Amino acid sequence: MTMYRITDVSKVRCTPWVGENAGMLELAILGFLYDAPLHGYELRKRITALTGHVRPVAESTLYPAIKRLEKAGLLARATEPGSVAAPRHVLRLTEEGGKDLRRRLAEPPQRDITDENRWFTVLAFLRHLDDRAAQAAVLRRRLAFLEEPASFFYDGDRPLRAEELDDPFRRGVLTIARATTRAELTWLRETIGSLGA
Amino acid sequence: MTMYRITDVSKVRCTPWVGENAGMLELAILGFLYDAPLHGYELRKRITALTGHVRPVAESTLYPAIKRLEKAGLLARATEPGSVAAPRHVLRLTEEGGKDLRRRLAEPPQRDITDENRWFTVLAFLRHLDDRAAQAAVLRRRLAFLEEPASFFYDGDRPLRAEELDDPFRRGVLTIARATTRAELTWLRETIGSLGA
DNA sequence: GGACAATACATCGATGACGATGTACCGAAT
DNA sequence: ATTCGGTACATCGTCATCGATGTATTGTCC
Repeated sequence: MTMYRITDVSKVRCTPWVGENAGMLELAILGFLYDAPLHGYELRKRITALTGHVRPVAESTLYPAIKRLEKAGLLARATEPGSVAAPRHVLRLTEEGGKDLRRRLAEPPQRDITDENRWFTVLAFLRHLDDRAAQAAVLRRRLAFLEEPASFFYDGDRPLRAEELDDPFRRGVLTIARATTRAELTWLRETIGSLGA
Repeated sequence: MTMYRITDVSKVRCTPWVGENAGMLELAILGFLYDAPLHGYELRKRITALTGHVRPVAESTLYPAIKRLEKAGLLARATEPGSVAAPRHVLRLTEEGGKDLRRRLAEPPQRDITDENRWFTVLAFLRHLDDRAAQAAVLRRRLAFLEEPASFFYDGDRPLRAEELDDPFRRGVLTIARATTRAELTWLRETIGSLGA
C-alpha cells in the first residue's frame, strides 16, 4: 500500500480509495442493524449518540441514506402499526447487507483510515468482522499511517516539531496530535498483539 | 451558548450554527492568503501540508472555492506570465477578505468547535485574530465542549467508560479519545491562562 | 378537551465536494 | 526530436449532505 508523500501535490490526482465515496453514515446504519433490526428513529438516536457530539446527523440525511441502502438491496423494511406514534418501518439487514458491511470493514477506503472521525466509526463496528486476522490487518493499516512521519506544519519538506513553533495555537495542534498518536500507537500495538495470540 | 444533549434527537432539528455550512477549505484559503499573496498551486501545496494527510483536497474542489471567494469579493487575482509553467493567477486577500477571515475566526460555527479536523484548522489560523480576549473566547468554547460529559457509547443515557466495554475496539475508541481530551484540556487551560495575563 | 411535545417519516432545492478529464506550458531526460 | 513528468488552471456530471418545511399520530399536562 502506498502512502501519501504529504507535500507531493501531484500524486493526489489519482486518489487511492477505490470508488466508494463518503458513506460513513451508511457504515453506521449497516453496523447498528447488524446486531438487531431497528426503526429509523431508533437508528437515528444511536447514530447521534455515536457521532452526534462531533458531527450531528440531520434527518434529511438519514432517511435518504436508508432509501439508498434499501434500493441497493442491503436492507429490507417491514411496516409495523404505530404502537407509540406514527407507523414505523422496522429495518433489518439482508444477507447482502451483512456481506456488504463485512466488506466495508475489511477493506475500508484510505480516507476511513486517515480521518479520525471515520476511523472511529470503523472501530465501533470492527468486532463484526469475525476473522481476527482481518481485524488485525485493518489495525495495521492505521498503524502504518500513524508511523509515517507527518506534521501539520513544514519548513519546506521537513516536518516541524511543537518546540520549533512560536505560534501557541499551532503549538497546541501539534501537542494534542502528538498525545493522540502516542496513545493510539500504544493501544494499536497492544491490540494487534493480542489478536495474533 | 447551548450544548447538545447528545441523545436528545429532537433538538437537532434547528441546528445552532447560523448559516455557514462547510467551508473549512475557505477558511484555510483565507488564512494562508492573510500572510502573503499566493498562486493556486502554492496554496494547494500548503493546504495539502496542513490537512492533506487526513483529508486530501482535490484540485476540483480548490479552484471552485477560489472562484467563490473571488466572486464574494474576498480575494483578487492578478495574472502573472508563467515563468515556470502555465500563467499563474496570484491571489491576494482584499480588505473585505481580511475582515471576513477575522469574523470566521472570532465566531466559528459550532461544528468547527466540535469536529477536531475543523477545530485544528481554526487553531492553525487563530493567531490572525489580533485581540487576545477574542482568541481566549474561542478557546473557551472548545473548553466548554470538552468539559461536557460525553461518550460514544451509552447505556441508555449514561455514558459508558472504557472499562465497562467488552469490545476491544470500542474500548480503543474511548481510550484514545480520553487521552486526546486530557491533553487538550491541559493545553487549553494553560493557554487561556497565559492569554489572560 | 385542547395545547403541546415527542415520535416518525418524507420531500425539495441548494450547495459543496468529488473523480474524471481536458488544456496548456516548461525543462530535462532519452 | 520526442517523450515524460511537473506546473497550473478549468469544466462537467454526480452525489451526499443540508436546512427548511410538511404531515400524521400518540401521550401527557393543565
